[in-house]
Amino acid sequence: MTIDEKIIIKMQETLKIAGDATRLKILFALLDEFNESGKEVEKCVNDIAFEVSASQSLVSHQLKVLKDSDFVKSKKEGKKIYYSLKDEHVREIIKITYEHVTEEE
Amino acid sequence: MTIDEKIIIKMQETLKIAGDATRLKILFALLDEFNESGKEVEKCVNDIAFEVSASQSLVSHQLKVLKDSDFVKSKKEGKKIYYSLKDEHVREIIKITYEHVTEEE
DNA sequence: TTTAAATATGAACAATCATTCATTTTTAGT
DNA sequence: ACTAAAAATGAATGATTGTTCATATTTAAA
Repeated sequence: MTIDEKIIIKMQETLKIAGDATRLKILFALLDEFNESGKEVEKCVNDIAFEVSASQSLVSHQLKVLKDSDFVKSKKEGKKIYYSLKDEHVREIIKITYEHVTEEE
Repeated sequence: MTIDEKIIIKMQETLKIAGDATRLKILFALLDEFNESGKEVEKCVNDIAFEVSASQSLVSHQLKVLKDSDFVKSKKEGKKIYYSLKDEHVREIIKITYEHVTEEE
């Protein structure tokens, strides 16, 4: 095999992070393609928690996971912390997986 | 959120399957983009096991997982069973994740 | 300097899952 | 029929991880 072990590990980490229902819901909540505007979506923890029907604690935990793995970034503003998607690859991975599971055959 | 829960679950399953180092190695072994020819790659269990440096049992277990989740298909020929990638989406998911982790910034 | 809002943190638990080992099934050759 | 090759199976185990609960931190307002 010509693929470096380190690349495999990185890919595995990335895909494993995305492979969780709670985290996917959070990512969808931040995904602009599924919102009216084409603008970047920024949401605070509580709003995300409400939107994905999960506890504040769980969402906070998972946002940390998503941030550590560069899926999202955060911006502090007063008491609130706004999260948004970090880069284009995240959108692509989600979009293609979405197509993968929604296309009938 | 406008996304159906069932789609989330399907996406989660797909991504979780891909998020494992052994399975990724197997998929890479079957990925034609990284071989000389542009032809479809078909390999039997033992050859895959040797190539990814894993036991026959482990590879067989994981090939079952990959087959159940429609990542690969198989073809029987005599004593051997040849595995290959199932569809284009698998290639795309792997390719984009590969780009994601190899692009420096 | 209390009080409340927003978020993060850490421990604990249950459940999932990757891997190994031993064994079994299937097929082909002798 | 016997033997060997190729692959699958199932039980067992150890490690990882998603979730909850209770608590801590940070910030702003009163």
